[in-house]
Parts: sequence; C-alpha cells; structure tokens
Amino acid sequence: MIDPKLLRQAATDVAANLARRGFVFDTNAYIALEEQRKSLQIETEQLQSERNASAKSIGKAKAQGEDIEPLLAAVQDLGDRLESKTAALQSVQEQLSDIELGLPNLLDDSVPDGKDESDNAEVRTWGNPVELDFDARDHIELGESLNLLEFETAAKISGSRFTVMKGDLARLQRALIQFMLNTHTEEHGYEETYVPYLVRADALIGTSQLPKFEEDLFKIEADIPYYLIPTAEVPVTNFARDTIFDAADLPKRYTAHTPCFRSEAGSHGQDTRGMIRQHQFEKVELVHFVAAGESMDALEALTGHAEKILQKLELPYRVVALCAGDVGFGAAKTYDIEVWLPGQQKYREISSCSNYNDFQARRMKARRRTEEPGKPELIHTLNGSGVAAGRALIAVMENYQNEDGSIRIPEVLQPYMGGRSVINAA
RNA sequence: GGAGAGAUGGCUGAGUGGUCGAAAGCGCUCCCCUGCUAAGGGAGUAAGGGCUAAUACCCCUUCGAGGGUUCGAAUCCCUCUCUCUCCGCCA
Repeated sequence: MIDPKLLRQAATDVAANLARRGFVFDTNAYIALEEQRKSLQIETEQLQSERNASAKSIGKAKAQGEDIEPLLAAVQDLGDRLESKTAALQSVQEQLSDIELGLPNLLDDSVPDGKDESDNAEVRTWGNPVELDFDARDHIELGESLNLLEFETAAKISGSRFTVMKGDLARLQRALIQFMLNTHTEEHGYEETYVPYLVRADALIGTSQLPKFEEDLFKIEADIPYYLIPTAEVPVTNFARDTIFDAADLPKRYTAHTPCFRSEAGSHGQDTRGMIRQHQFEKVELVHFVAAGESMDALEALTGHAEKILQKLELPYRVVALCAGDVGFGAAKTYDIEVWLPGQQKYREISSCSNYNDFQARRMKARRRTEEPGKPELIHTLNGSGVAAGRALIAVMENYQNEDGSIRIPEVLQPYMGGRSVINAA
C-alpha cells in the first residue's frame, strides 16, 4: 500500500509514477472521496466527543444523586446522528481502502522505462552460453530418455502442469535444495526456517497477492478457507506482521525451502511442455527485513546471494532490471536472474529479486523502533528466489548434458549425490 | 472428536456498567541523593488515526476479532479466532 498521506498530498505525483507502469490512477475520483472522508471523519469524531462528554457528566450526576432525566433527554438523538455519520464515514473509508489496496507500489527512480519484458535492461552477464558440438536436447527429451522424468504419469494423477521425477533426477533436485539452503545459511547469513504451506487470506493481503490476484492462487475447499502458498515469501514475510522490532533486531535474513502452488491462470498456452511452468514446484526463498533506507543496498546483496548459487553451479546467466511495465504489483524495483537453457537457446527466469520497501510492511503493520526517538516506523521488506529448484534442475540437465544423453553432476552437488559425477539412464 | 479454562500495555497481573487508556509490580528512560559497581527518592514510559507547517496542542479509536444491549462497556449478550489443560485418536 502507498502511504495514504502521500496520496492526499501528492496524488498527481503518485499518478505520474504509476503511469510509468501503464497504470491509470483516477486522481479526481480519489480526491473527491478523500474530501468526503475528511469532513465526515471530523464530524463523526466531533459527535463521539460530545457523546463521551455527556456520558461522563451523566455518570457524575448520577453519582451525586442528581436527577438524570434532563441530561438523558439532551442526548436523545445523539446516538442516531452519530450512527448515520459513522455509517457514511465507513462507506467512504471502504471505498478509499479498495482504491488504496488496488494501487501498485511506487516505482523506484532507477527502474528503466518500458512496456513489457522486451524492454527490460540487461545489467550484467556471467559465464558464456555453452557451445555443444552436438544438437542440444531439452530437459524433456533428456529426462524421458533417462527414464527419470514422467509427464504422463503425472497427468494420470493430477493432470497437466505436474511432473513425476524418479531416481537420480528426484535426488538431484533434493541435492540442489540442500546445496542452496546450506550456502545461504553458512555463507550468506540467513536463518533457515520451516513454514506452513497453507495460509489464511490475511497473510496474502499482507504480501499483496490479495485482494487483486486471487485467480493465481489455489484455494482449498474445506471448512477453513486456506490458500496454498504461491511462494514462501508469503509465510516468511508475514513473520513481521503486527510486529515492532527493536532497532537492534534488524536486519534479518530468512531462507526457506517450500513447494509453491500456482494456478497459472492467464498463462494458458505458455510453456505447456516440460516442467518450466508447473502448478507445483520447489523453491528456496530469501527474505530480508531491513530499516527504511537500507533496502536498496539489501536488494543488491540479495540478488548477489541468488547469483552466487548459479556461479557455484557454473550456470551461465544474466541479470536484468525489470522495466516499469514489467515490475510486479508490490515491488518498487526488481532484478530477474535468467539462466541459460541450451535446449531453448534462451535465457529463462530462474530468480526474481524485489525490493517492496514499505509497501508490504504498511499492509502488515511491520515496524521497527528507531534508535533515537524510539518511535515506530515501517520496515522495508525484500524477497527473492535463491533460486527456483525446478528450473535450476532443468538448467543443470541442459547445461551438463553429454552427447549420449547422460548428465554430468556439477561439482558442488556431487557430495549430495553420493560422490558420483554423472547420471545415466535408469 | 469429547470436557474444561483463558485471551488486558515491553513482561507479570488487578480490574465485572460511569471520573479506566486502564491499579500494582517488574523492566526501561531522565533527574536527585549517595564517595564508590549497592540502596533510596522523584518524574516519565502503548499503538493507530484525525487536525496541523509540526514528531506542538487538541480530538477520536483500541483491553484477541467482529457484531449487539446502554446516555455510557475491559466489564453484560452473541458469533468467530487463537492459546492452554485433561481424555480419545494420530504421522
């Protein structure tokens, strides 16, 4: 959520910023509502004040044994007046809140202009796309010919966009996850966490998947209307919900491995083959809680931590700064890390690292006490994939393939694979 | 699943219709005293919102959440959520 005070004072500036995203903010409608809110709130609070004063004097009079009747008569219609004002105020505030919850975050000035993916700015590349002296196979071909990857079995059980992995491939994904968690906890200062995969709507509102993007989520049919998490960002970031951290508590870095569940509504026809885009995938997530003013540095650090994983795996990648039109709803700035996939001859997203500044914190009431005046102020939250395990698996398969269809195991993963260095057909 | 208890400020914990945003203790901050790492005395110490140039006044809201009764609710009524105890079941 954008600071309501800023919206009131500088609606036009906000609209100009959001316009960079292609988002239209109807400032006139907002300002009109805001004027109503102001007068209604002042009147309502005035009436509440009157009510409090009269109740107090009635109490006093009664204690002294005086006649209360005239006092009661004097406030007879106060309740009704208050009730109608309150109802009107509430209605206006709900309308304002609907608008506010629907506004995307302000973009950081450093975000490049642009409409869509094609306008994203390459920031840096690492490594060089592998030159194979044979025709590269994609992960589907590789996995199926090794008898370790079965889409038909998955379809039989759960339909499209699911995968069954077996043997060394299943183990390789587990190895990737272990390797990533160990790297982040041992080298990058993250605390490992284990979190719920089912969450309540409140948590999703806090991280801004709701109310706007419900169609992207799986909601379970049960007495309790849980949602399956689309990313560990949701449970982990909500650690900070309704919390006031001590100044010394921050910064905090958390990591978690979870499955992620996404309906992929709106991506029909995209990546229908293979396991690039699944309803369920494994991911290691990184989350930072930092003081306001430190989040831009934190974003660079966080992105670097995700990159480190690919470097250790020796997978070529590039980092792109998402352009104004491509930055997600709640983010002020986002770097995507794209890994090279020989099977597609393309860089594909494997991590997305975002600074939400106070956008999520305001929704979650996540604050810290400042050092000096000791006053609560909103913290900044960040998150990024460190990295998506399913896609990392694809990247390893395709980048480490041999001509005979076997797959070499990256050196850093070998300890997790019983010391072996290659995966052969089962 | 059955039976019961409870949710109050940073913590412990009073408070069952009126001057309670809330006793007391602890903790914390500042000051005083004390010639010695102790003790004592005093003051202060919630969050959110409105108004505003203001982090100054003033006002409003909040005692798990949401409704209700009342001139007035932490206190009474209803619903929900969560926590705890015992029994049962269970990875």
